[in-house]
Amino acid sequence: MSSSNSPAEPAGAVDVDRALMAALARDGRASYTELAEMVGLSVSAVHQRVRRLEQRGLITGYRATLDARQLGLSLTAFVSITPSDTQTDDAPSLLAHLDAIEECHAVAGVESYILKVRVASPDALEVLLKDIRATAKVTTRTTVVLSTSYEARPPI
Amino acid sequence: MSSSNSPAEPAGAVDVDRALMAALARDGRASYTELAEMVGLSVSAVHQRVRRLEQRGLITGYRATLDARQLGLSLTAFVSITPSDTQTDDAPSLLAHLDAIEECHAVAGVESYILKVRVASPDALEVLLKDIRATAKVTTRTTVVLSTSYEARPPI
DNA sequence: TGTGAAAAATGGGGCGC
DNA sequence: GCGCCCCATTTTTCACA
Repeated sequence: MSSSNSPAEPAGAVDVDRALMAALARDGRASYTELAEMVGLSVSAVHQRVRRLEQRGLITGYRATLDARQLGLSLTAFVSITPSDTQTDDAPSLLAHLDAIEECHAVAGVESYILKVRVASPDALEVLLKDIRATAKVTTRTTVVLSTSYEARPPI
Repeated sequence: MSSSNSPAEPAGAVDVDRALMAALARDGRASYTELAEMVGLSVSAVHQRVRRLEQRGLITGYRATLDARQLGLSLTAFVSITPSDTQTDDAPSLLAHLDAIEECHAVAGVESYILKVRVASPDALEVLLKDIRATAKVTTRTTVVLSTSYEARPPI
């Protein structure tokens, strides 16, 4: 009836934990008092549950989200890269030092990796792309983001 | 010498604010006491600065980050979409209700939008893609993520 | 696990400089 | 804009059920 991996747990436990995670994903500074009211448990019960979620690695951390545009990083792009030097295929580690790269995924398809990058200007993008190609021995295909409707919506 | 937009500010102010933002981007629950020690100011000075960063919209919020895999969402993909019905071009709002879509960007290039989606399985991806195509009247091109080297690195 | 209460730390606001 | 004091709130831990 349920897809829980812990059949011994009380019926609503999973739902309570999901509610806590969803609430914290939207407001990482919600107080235990608020969370307790939300789920109808005592403050210490909520505290225990959240600590357990952190220890089990379901909650991996807490982040302040910053406005990239106001930080002067108004240009976002996706860069797909393909190795040109067939010897080396460790682009992620070669590129890790570039702060402009926010994400790096290995992907299936004609290209090997997709990067999400954030820079100040087209000029800065050009410099970054040259740096990427030279550092990782890759060819690049870049898709510039014009506007973002939503970003970083919580998975639950 | 500096690219600050507030020429009247003391020399190091921008750097202090950047340090605070960087610290909070990495640990959104860092206490003002910790932050104060880090930047060498008093707790209340730090408190003022962080409040101002929030009010100015440089810090847009705080989020708990969740382990999508442990939540059963182990398949990530990028979906590029192209309108097939040339009348309607409001895919973002038509698709906003789909929780599996984590990001939605309008992009330059042969396609119109790029979505980042997160689902439980290939089956779920197939269902989602059919839903996207039917809802937004678009064609889709999907790139499946095999592994993620890094994700959500702070911009500073 | 959950509850309740008590101790420790932090948050939030005002005042002088 | 910074530093310090005060008090409400929150976090954290404990014994008990």
